[in-house]
Amino acid sequence: MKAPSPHQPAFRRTHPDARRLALIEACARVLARAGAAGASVRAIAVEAGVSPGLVSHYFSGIEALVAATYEQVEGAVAATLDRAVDEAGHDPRARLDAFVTASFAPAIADPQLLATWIAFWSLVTARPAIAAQHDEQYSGSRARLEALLGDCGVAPNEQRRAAIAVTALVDGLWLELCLSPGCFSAEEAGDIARRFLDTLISKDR
Amino acid sequence: MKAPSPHQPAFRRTHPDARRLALIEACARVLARAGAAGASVRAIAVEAGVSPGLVSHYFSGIEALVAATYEQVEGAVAATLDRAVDEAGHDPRARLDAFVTASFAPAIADPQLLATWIAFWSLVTARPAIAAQHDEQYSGSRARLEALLGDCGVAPNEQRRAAIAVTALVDGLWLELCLSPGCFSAEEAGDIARRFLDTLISKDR
DNA sequence: ATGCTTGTTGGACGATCGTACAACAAGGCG
DNA sequence: CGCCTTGTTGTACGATCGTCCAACAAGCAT
Repeated sequence: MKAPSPHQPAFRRTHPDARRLALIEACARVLARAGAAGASVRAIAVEAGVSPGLVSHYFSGIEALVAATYEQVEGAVAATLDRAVDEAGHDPRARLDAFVTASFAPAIADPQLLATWIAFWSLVTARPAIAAQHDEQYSGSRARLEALLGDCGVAPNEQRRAAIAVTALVDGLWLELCLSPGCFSAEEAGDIARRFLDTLISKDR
Repeated sequence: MKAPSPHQPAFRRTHPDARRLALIEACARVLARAGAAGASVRAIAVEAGVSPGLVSHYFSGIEALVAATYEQVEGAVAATLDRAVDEAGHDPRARLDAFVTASFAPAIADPQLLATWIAFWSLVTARPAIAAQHDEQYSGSRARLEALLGDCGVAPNEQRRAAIAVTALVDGLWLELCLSPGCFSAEEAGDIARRFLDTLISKDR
C-alpha cells in the first residue's frame, strides 16, 4: 500500500526514558480500554506501536509494567489534585474543599482510571514488593492530606486518624462513583465529603 | 498406589445445586490463594476435585463463575453482618455499632476476601450484566443500612445520603485494611466509623 | 438384575499467553 | 563516508488458557 521512500526508516530510536514512558502510557490506555484481563504484552506493544520484544526489554514482566503504570498514573492524579488545591488560594478550608471536589471531577472519578487501580490491587496481596509500593504511595497521599487538615486547625495528635478517615471516605465514594456512575453524582459525593470535613474541623473550636 | 476395590467409584454424582455450590466455593478459595490472575478453569477444577469440563458444564464461562462466586460471598458477608446486628440486641445505636464493628472483624476484613471483590470489580466496567449485578447488590446493602440509620433517628430524606456516606467510609476503611493491614488496626477503623455515625445521628437531636 | 438417564470424565483443539534470542538497522562518532 | 553501538525487530518456543464433545459410568427406575 505504502510507496516506500528511497530510505524510509522502519522505526525510530528513542531515548530510553521516553520509550519507557511511552510504554507506560500505552499500558494505561490498554488497561482503560480492555481492563486488567486484556493487558497483555502484545496488546500493549501494539498500542505503543512497537514490537512485543521491547516490553520485555524495558520491563522485567507485565507486573513490573503495571506497577510502573500505577506509579505514573497515581503521580498524575496527585499532581492534578495538588494543582486544584493551589488554585483554591490561601484559605485552608477552601484548599481542603478543593481537594475533595477535584477528587470527584470527571478526570479523576473515571471508570477507565479505576482499571489501573484494580490491576494494581490485584498484585498487592501476592507480591510483597507491590505491597510495599502501595504502602509508600498511600502514606505519601495521607501525609499531604494531614498537612491540609493541620492548616485547618486539626490538632496534630488527631491528624493521622482524620487523614485516614478522609482518605477512606473519599476513596470509598470515588470507587462507587467509578463502579456505578448512575447511583449518585459527583456533586453529591463532594457534598458528603465536605460535610464530613465540617465535623472534623469544627470539632475543637 | 491405590489397591482398587472390586468396584471403587471413580467419581460421585451430586445434586446439581450442591455441585454448583462446590464449584463456587472452590473458586473463592482459588481467588483467595492465587488472586484473579490465577483463577483458571483448571485450577478451580483441581481445587474442587473434579474434571475441568465440569466447570463449563455448570457455568457459561469463567466470568459467570466469578459473578456467581461474588454473589455467594457477598451474601455470606451480608449474613455475617446481619447476625452481628441481631446479636447486638434491640438498641438501634448498638445495632448500628455492631454493623460497623463486624465489618472490620478478621473474618470480613480479610485480604483473601478482597481477591473476590477485585476479580468481580475487574468485570464491572466491561460487562453490563456484571454492572447490573453490582448495582443490585450495592442498593440492597444500602437499603439495609438505611433501615438501621432510620431506627437511629436519621430523617427519611437524609437516609439515602447518610447510607451512601457510611457505606463509602466503611468500604474505604475495609479496602485499605485489606490492602495494608499494618497501616492501621481494625479497632481504629471501627472507632473512626463509629465517630462518624455520631455526627450523623446526633445532628438532628 | 438390567436398562436408562445424565452427571462426569478426560483429552483434543486452536488461540493466546510471557519469554528469549539472533538478526537487523538507525543514528552518532571517528 | 563507513564503522560501531545498541535500540529495535520479528519470530520461535513451550506453557497455559477457555472451550468443546464423544465416551464413560454412577445410581435411580423398572
